[in-house]
Amino acid sequence: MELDKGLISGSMALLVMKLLEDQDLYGYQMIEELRRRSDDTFHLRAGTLYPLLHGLEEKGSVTAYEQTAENGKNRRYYHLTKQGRGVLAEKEAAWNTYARAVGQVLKGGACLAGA
Amino acid sequence: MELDKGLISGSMALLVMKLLEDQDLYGYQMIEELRRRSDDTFHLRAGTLYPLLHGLEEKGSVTAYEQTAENGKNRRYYHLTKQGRGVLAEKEAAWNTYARAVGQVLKGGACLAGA
DNA sequence: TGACATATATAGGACTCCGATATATAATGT
DNA sequence: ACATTATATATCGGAGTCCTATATATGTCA
Repeated sequence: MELDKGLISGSMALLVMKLLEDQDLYGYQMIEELRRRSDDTFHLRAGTLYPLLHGLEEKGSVTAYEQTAENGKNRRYYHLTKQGRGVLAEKEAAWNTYARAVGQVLKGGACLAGA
Repeated sequence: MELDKGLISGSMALLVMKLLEDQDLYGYQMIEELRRRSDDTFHLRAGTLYPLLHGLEEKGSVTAYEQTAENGKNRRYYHLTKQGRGVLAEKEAAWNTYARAVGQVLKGGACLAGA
């Protein structure tokens, strides 16, 4: 099945923030973690992720800090702020509303005359 | 709750085609019908719908025909073609896949170590 | 040494959707 | 009679989102 990328447009921020709910992660980690959690459905691209993270940082939803991993390499970790958690909660609620509404339309409302 | 329009980006074509599955409709009717079926969640704009319909027509997913209603007014009705029904089926399957995957991520995969 | 994975980043472009605007007719209000 | 609102179709410009392509640097494996 062809991947219709437009379908989930706008929900990348939601998904990324959700990943950061439990723990701080660096960019590359998020790409892999999202792929794993979605059973290989979401293939978040680096060219999408990094500008997205920079945007979230500007808005104050995440903060970034450099940290040296065990192997001595610098990784840029991202942390979900308290404000970011509020945004995440809103986005989750919005997603649920929309997903429910789409489901309702797809279920086939039929009976146009009922209006 | 603020309407995060980006969330359902790309699914407008799916929703509109779904409306045409049961019966031919004209543009304005689709706007109202979608609003009704989604319990007032989706407010499809005229500036979104008409270009979308023209695009679907170009691709051969719908055909259009003028028809005079009982009140003597000309309405531009749209009909979902056989090819369009195929596209609709694919889009529905894609939506279900993505909605399921988002749900899985939101459920909280946690356990990063499992990777 | 050359290919590939890890890791971060930007630029340019495609696509989707919205707001504004235009046009025309019908219904409704005052 | 005149104004407003609803019906109905249509286009344009712009904002936002995401992708591809590209750049850079390191590490690993053959």
